[in-house]
Amino acid sequence: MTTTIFDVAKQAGVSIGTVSRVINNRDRVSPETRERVLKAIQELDYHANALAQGLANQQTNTLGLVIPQVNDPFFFQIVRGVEDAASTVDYSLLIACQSRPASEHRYLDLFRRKFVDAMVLVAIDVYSHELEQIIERGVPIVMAQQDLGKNIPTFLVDNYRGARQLAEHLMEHSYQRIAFISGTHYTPDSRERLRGLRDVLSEHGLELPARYVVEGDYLRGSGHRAMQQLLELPDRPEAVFAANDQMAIDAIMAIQEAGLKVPDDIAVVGFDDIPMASYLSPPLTTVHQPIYELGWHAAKAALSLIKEESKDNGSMAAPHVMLLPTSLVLRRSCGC
Amino acid sequence: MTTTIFDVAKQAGVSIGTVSRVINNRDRVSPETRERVLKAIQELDYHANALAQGLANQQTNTLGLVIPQVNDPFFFQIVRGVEDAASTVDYSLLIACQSRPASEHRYLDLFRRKFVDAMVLVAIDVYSHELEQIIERGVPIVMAQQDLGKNIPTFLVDNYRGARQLAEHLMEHSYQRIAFISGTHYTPDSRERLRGLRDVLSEHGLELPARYVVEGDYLRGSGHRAMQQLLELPDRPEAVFAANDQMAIDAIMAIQEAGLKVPDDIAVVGFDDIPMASYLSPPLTTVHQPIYELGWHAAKAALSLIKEESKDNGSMAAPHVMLLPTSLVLRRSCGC
DNA sequence: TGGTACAATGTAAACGTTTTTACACTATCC
DNA sequence: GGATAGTGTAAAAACGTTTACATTGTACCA
Repeated sequence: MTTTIFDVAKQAGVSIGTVSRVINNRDRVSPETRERVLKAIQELDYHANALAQGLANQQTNTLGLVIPQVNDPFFFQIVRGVEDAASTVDYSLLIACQSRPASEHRYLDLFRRKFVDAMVLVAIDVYSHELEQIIERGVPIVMAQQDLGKNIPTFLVDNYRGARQLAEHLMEHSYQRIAFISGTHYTPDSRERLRGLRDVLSEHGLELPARYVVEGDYLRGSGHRAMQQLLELPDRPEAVFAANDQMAIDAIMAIQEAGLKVPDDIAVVGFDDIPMASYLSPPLTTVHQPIYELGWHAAKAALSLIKEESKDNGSMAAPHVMLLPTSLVLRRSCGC
Repeated sequence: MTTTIFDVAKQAGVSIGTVSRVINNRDRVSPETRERVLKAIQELDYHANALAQGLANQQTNTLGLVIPQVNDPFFFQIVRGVEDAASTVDYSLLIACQSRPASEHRYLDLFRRKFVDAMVLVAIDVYSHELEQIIERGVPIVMAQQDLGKNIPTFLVDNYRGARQLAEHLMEHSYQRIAFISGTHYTPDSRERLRGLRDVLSEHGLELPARYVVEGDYLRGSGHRAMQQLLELPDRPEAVFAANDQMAIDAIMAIQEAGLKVPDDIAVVGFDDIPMASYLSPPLTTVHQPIYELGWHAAKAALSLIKEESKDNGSMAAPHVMLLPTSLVLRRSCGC
């Protein structure tokens, strides 16, 4: 049996109410009593039962975090960011992996039953009825890495500006024929990156013909196939913008296998800045995504929404999509 | 106000005791009543409050997991393994990052206060008084990736056998002069890997002279320095075994910068099988660590200890250190 | 027909907090 | 010297479950 507030009260010769007041610095307690209670707490090595506190307070000081079950080192960074933010205000983290697609049911039920004070959902692509219920019940929700277009605070990496930065840099190298290896076509990330490239090109009076846009799937292998396709073109591109580093790496391999040189014959750039990028030969020019920061800010936002919620603030219009800035990482594969 | 067991009871026209019995399949309940209760639960969209359940049951169906704050993709794999294992028995995960060294206090207090049913500690290197208290209180603890030498179930990757496998393979290539780039010298991992190499060498009548063992620190950069040192030797090694992939990569770069070829002039092998390893030129031969499995088994063990605990089992001696097998990943850097 | 056995359900006491309410005691004022 | 205000503390009512125990109802048997 663990020691409870009753034990402390008995030891200090006061009532449990007083002990509680001392612990939470609530009402006035005389210095002598406070002293006695603190001494008892120390002697008995008392630690308040968080379950009971949660029950009484209707607040658990716990943040729910959902991450996709994908094996992507990115997500670990997000977890770190979220955890760091949470721990600054003594919040803890309840984590659920989205094991199968469409298993939202499982973690939403979990979070509801365990009464997390707020939730951070990473890369969730469905807006379920359950989610709506939870929002209505007043539990703050923040999304990251995926925009559902709902009225939910959402933190995203600014793919469009990131792509523009990179494209602008390619312009500085004066490349004319630039190709794009896309991710799966329906993903917003890939589309935004393509849009960034396209806009910059057209601002420079260049265009992006359809044969220069090849669809990949973000995964290993697809960049290789896409690049082979590009190499077969009569007017093969001078530079290739891959929608992620993985495919950029593939592309470089395909180019080198074809007996050509990167960046001398064809420049290649990627997106993500995965650890591997700096080790390639040539090292890959890419766009760094602020993943840790994404987690940090999403968590901070969720936590501040908890406070506002309990203050029952008037609902002033607040920004609902926040784009985090990327940064350009210049290495050698672009021709630098 | 969320719906409680009272609401369900009223709606179904029964007492809360009966509702609880239906939910938990406890005692006998007549089919008709059960039906009515289930209907009420569905109509009201009732979800039991896990805090209250935890308080009443003295059990939270929650597993505490501590991971180091290091930015290592490895740890995400462990988290996945643990989460998968936990979710098979409907356990959820409370995660704490070890933000600063010596912050055990924080997460142990957290887990104690939130009453996790068991804990998995990853790469924890101190055995604190608090930890001992928790163990005494009967909360099962399992460790992973670090052996404290205490009487605690511990899951490790079998560094010794992994190193031996790799060393045996180098023997097949008939290398005679083999060097070792160690990690920080006091880490058991590095020592075990060195021991594996040394043992295999001596079994083949070879020795490992002191000048062939250079200390690194596992981090980027140190392998480069170590390799330069080795290259300056009058009888430079034919093969280099780096204590991790990161340093192996460094070593390859140093060799190539010196105008030599891998594996023709010097073979290089690593340990870890990080994603990057397969992308190097030449692709790195290394030892794959079963990280996901490590998390999975550690969690399974912790969960089964919970059950035994509640059964109040007699304490029969059980294995306390479990070594998970590595696997050799042959690529080209070893000369294959 | 009265007693027993048993199945089905209701009741109330835990579980360990917080918080509201009430009360006792001082000090202060006319 | 009694009303008044201000402190410090105790007591009790939440919070939402589970579960041991009590109660009811029914069937069976002597």
